[in-house]
Amino acid sequence: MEYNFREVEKKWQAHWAKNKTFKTENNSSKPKYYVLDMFPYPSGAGLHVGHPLGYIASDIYARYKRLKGFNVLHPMGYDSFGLPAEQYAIQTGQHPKITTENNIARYREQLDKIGFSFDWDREVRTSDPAYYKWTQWIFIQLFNSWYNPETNKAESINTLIPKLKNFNGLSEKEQSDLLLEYRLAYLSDTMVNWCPQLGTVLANEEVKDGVSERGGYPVERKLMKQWSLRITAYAERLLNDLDNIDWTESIKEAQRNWIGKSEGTSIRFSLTPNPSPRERGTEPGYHTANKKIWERLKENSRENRNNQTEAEELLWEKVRGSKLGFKIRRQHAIDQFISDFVCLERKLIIEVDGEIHNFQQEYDEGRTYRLEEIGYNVIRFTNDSVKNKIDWVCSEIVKALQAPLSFGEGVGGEAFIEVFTTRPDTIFGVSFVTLAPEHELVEKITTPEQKKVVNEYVTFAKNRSERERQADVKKITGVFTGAYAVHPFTGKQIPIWLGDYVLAGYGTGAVMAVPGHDSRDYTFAKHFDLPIIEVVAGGDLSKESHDAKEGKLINSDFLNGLEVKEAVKRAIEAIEEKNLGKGKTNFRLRDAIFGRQRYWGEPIPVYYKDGIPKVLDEKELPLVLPEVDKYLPTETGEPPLARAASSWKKDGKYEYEHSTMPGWAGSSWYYLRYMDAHNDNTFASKEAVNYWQNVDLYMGGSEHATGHLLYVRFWTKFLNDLGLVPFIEPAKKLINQGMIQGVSKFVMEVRVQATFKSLYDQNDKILNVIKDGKVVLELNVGKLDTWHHVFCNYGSSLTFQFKSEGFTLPTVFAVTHASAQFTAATSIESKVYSYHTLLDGWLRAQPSYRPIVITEIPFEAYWHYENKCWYYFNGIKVEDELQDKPLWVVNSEVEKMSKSKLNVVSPDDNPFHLDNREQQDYKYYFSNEEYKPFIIKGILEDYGADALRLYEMFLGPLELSKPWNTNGISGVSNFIRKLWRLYHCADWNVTPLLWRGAGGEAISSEPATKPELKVLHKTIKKIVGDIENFSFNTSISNFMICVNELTELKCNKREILEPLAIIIAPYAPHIAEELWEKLGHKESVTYATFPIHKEEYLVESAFNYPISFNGKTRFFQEYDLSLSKEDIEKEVLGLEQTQKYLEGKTPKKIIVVHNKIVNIVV
RNA sequence: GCGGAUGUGGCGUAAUUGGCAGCCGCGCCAGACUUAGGAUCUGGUGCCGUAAGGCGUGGGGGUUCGAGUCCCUUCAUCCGCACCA
Repeated sequence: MEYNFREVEKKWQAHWAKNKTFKTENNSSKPKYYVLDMFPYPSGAGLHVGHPLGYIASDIYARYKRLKGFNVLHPMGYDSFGLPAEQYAIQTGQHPKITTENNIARYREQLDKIGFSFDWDREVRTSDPAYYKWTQWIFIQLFNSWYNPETNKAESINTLIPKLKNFNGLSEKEQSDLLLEYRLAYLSDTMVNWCPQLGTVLANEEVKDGVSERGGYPVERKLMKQWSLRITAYAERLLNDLDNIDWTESIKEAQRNWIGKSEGTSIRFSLTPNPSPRERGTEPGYHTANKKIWERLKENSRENRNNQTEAEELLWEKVRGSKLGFKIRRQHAIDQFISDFVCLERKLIIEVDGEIHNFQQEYDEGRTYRLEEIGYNVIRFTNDSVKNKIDWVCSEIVKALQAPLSFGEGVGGEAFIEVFTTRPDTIFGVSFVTLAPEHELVEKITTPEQKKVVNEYVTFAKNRSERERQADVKKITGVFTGAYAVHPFTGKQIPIWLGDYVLAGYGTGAVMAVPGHDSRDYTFAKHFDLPIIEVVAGGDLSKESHDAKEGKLINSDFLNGLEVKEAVKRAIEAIEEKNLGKGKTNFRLRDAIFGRQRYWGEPIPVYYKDGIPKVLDEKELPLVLPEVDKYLPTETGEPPLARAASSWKKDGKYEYEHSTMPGWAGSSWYYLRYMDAHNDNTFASKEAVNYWQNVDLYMGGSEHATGHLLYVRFWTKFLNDLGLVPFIEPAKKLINQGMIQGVSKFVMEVRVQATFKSLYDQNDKILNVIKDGKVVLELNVGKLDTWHHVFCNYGSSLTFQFKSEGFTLPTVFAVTHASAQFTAATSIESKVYSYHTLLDGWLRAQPSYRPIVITEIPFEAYWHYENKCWYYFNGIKVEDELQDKPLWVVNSEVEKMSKSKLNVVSPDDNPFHLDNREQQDYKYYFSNEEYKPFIIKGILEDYGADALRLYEMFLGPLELSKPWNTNGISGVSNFIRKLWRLYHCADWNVTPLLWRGAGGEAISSEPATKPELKVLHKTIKKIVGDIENFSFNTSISNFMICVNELTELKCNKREILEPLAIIIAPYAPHIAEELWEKLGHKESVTYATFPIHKEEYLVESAFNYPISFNGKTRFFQEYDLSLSKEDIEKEVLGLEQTQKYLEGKTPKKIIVVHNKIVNIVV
């Protein structure tokens, strides 16, 4: 009787569910072990074969630990808030809750089919009010806490208030605003990543290359009032504690990168008063006229001075010289105009208008605009005012003189620019300072002359999207502000520039530019022709900057001759001595924005009273998500929660917060809830938390490195600070399972191909075929009828170019198109995938279907001239009439499995339902054939859950990503059958062919033989080693070896088969359970005890030594292990074969390694 | 650019401390059987060579009696971060 996996698996799955076989004990004297899987988000697409990889591995481990006598917590739950369900709700109006529940039901059904040993009594869902009550509660704790830098932990906000000066003197609003600056959950105006298409803000890690990770919509920077969590307070601890956890290096490194600690120095650069033009070595300051028309202006000016109006004379007497405290000139030429009175120092122009000016108001406006543009303030008085109210006019002038300049005020004096640098040693190499365009000092320091260009540049930089900015990193833009800073050591003046290579969000938004030793400063300096000073020897600055942190300092005053390391130290000392700045640490990590303008998330437990945000009382939790009529933002752009009934108000009066929490809120603490899933009084009881402690093994994908895995660490540390959990890290060990990738097939329409026709014999001419910029093929154009393969992916471009120069195309070829491009079937990518689905589904539904058919259709090629075309399809050259119809080629690529890529392989049967549009397409593509829904067979139906489990593990190392292919699954399937036979073959003498008929009592109670025991114990030893190292792939091969060897030995002894069933149970639980029952046990194999291997069965008395000469193995010789090295050496030398390989020479040296090898050096 | 990882047969992969390179499986080849299958069983299968033998762990170099493994260098692929001062 062959093994019927369908019956057996169904039987045991039902049994386990009914008997709650995998219940976790609450109070146990057993040691505990906590195995956690990444919180899944059940999507409508269901489970694909990539999902269970990690679950299978952790399930094997959990089952193994149970057999080893541990009380194992191995729970499962769902991250059930999320965007896809909401988007579906927007489209259909169906409540996201219903979608979510349907998805969960399907997900659960699929999980159950794979035979996981989860304790379903502890299932949690983030969208369950009983769960999110505590998510909200934790938020309230965050709101009520601040980070005390002295104790270096979070504390109640009440401990902060006494430290704040004059707190009680502030109004309630002021108090609230002040405290928000300290709270760990706070409301502030923040630059957010706003995604208009999704209608929500996104976290930094949800944005990839300037577009949203989900959907790929553009994202812009926007200032918004938002809830944030002060994760930056924990930056240092999040970084340091990484050293003490057993996580993969790649995850830890990703987190270190993301936190981005850099140690350096802040340095203040004071600003010069704008140097006088003479100091600058340019024109005198009072030469403010437009030089081109200066001669004419000079004439006019002199004439005007001699023809002063009465009013002008009167005013001149009051203001001449420095009577009002500032020097005032009259009839002075500025730009192309002559102004009546001007104070150059204060950039003030005073005009006295007679009647005539009424007629030229428009002209005056233009003139004023121009003068203001170059930084002047223009005030006007009428002749009447001057004559009648001269005192008032003078006081107005004084007021204007004393007012701060519209631009350029603040120059010198107290103002300074603070920069952050990690290379204080290069301070003498500073030749300019660059500010981010958004820097707050820009307005203040820009000189009037530069005002215009600076304004333009700032606007340009602001409107440039983040994406453009990232895309043209190469493009160097910047502008001079006209202002100068003072070098803190040399006292020299160094220009201040703006450049968008400086990021406003990092450090101080200002850098001291050291073009000699920083590549970014270098390109900037080269581009704008700024001086480059070499201060660290060892580079060639004519070509590139010398960024390396090694070499001796030169041109650096007191740092000269020091090595970089020394110089850094010395420079920091000097900077601190002069009180110019101090050592400082910067982090790249930003606070986590916590609000989302979506419906399907946890409501933030906050209400507003007189504009002051207040958190709810614990008694009022949970704040349940209200019903809304539509899941869209309101017309005024308010989040969907604003659509809630007007009664949805705190005490019927106060508005609740309308944002909801982001997806990661609920998943940041779910591992704690599993410990005590039904507790209504606290998020998890003290006893439970103390018993279970943190997760022993966390299995999850590396894609969460900078998101979930950082937040969950942050929340754990926070809860630890509050004394709510006794550990500082959520998981001791973390393993990243690799990704099972999908093979996406692309259907491309070959629209245009290069069309060649050789007019002459051109055997000597070589045509280069260039794919994506690289020459992939050189074709001899005289032999174009010889086929050459050019594999081409979707999106690739092919061009053809002649290798020899001076070769003109038309003379040799009739060329209709000089280049060929392979384009997608339509311009819409999804359509391409959709066609692929059709084709794939159709092929799979064919009786003769083999997976290989689809994956191995290569792009082959197509060319045509005159009325014919040729192409290769499955290696066969096809000649055809040239048609209007497009030619389709199928190409495949390995990428992440995802619904959007339609490359999902489901573990169970997966019916394909096409929408109406797709059904029409189906008709078109398959010659009007009526559409029949087709079912794609899943592995589970074809081979069973045990085979799926074994195969996914057998595929390779757990952490490696690999494309899904089913080519090898028959191997594990055969293995399962062989295993079954081992327990069922009554008569080993029957030929294998007659085997199926054999039955009866196959298991013998005779004592096992020595070789049988050896096989068993060798296997136990290896399996234990493999499991402990999470090397599941090798353990499967060890099982195969074991079964092969026992079959060879015709072993049917209970003494062997019973332990074997136990050790294989974690991997293939269904068949193990069945075999266990066959062995006469009533209770599940889950409660058996894992056997311990006995070394005594493995001891060998002899070893077959490889005898090698100069490291090359020549032959083998068995020696007793009791033989000493000297004895073996003697024996080996006495061998006939040894003499043969020595060829009469005397061995120089003989190395004998006990139980390993003999090496003879000749 | 910086950081991390990986390169081994036709394919997925294996190799305790540096000690027989290629375990296990797929595929392939040959044979057996007939129920003609999505079988099963037996044998073979790194490459070159009839063989003896030689060559082989991305390339080059080094340490060593001995290197897939250690060191240096270089190339390729994948992932993460990225004008982060």
